[in-house]
Amino acid sequence: MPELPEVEALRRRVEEGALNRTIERVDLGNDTSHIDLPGPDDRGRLEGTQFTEARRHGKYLFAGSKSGPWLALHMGMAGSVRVYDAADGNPDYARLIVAFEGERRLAFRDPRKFGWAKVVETPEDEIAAHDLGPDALDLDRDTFISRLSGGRGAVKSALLDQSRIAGIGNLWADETLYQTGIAPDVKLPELADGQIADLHRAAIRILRTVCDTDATYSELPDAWLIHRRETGRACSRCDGKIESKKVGGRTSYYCPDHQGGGG
DNA sequence: GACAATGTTCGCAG
DNA sequence: GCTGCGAACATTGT
Repeated sequence: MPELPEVEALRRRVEEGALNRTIERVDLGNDTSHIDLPGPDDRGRLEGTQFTEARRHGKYLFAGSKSGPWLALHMGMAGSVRVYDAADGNPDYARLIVAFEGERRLAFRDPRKFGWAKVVETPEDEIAAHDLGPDALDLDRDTFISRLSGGRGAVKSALLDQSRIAGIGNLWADETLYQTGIAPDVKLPELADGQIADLHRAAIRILRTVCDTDATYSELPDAWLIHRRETGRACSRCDGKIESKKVGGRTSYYCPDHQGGGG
């Protein structure tokens, strides 16, 4: 469940249960074919060290300490992290298992094998290697506007572009557009500065709200699009009905009645 | 069996 | 060289 708020929830799990414990071993889990995972040498580098910090940038998660090295994780489409005790047994689809001294374990799970794990020197190096823009939650209004401006494509594609802004994915891009009243396929040049400012306000509010629930969708307001991502459902903001279309290769749910400009 | 899935990356066309 | 698409990646669930 891996957009910014979902990864932030995972970061907190790591922070709460896996810091300041000496790493005894790092092992591969089950069925690790076709997944990019650290080799024996890199896994060995983590042994004897402790994670003293868990960081997140966009959808990327990092655990490590000032002196490094760091474990970098990307969840792909369905990855997650679990902190547990050895007696509980390893979770399903565990691909990499960090065993701390004592019983505590941290597993990187990835059922659909689109994620990866690697050992890196610093989070900054990895952020630069992927050409990530600033984290969405760190953006002030003017920076958001400048990073989202420029280009000719659809506004939704720009929101999803991790090199512009890191962290927004398909679900929360749709939610932001729905709550701002802008159709996903409106082209950037058609947007007024005021509309981009509206997107900023909505995106920050939405991402913070989802983070506050630890990405528990059932706790989010009933009126949100997240609860009605299905064609034909009633719009919560007007008399329209939800429709879907592909924008930027991704299925996009929106209300053609109150989201104007191209839907 | 067909299709879609919350993401990233690659190749190609413009 | 840059930008914008579409397809591909591997697997699960409906």
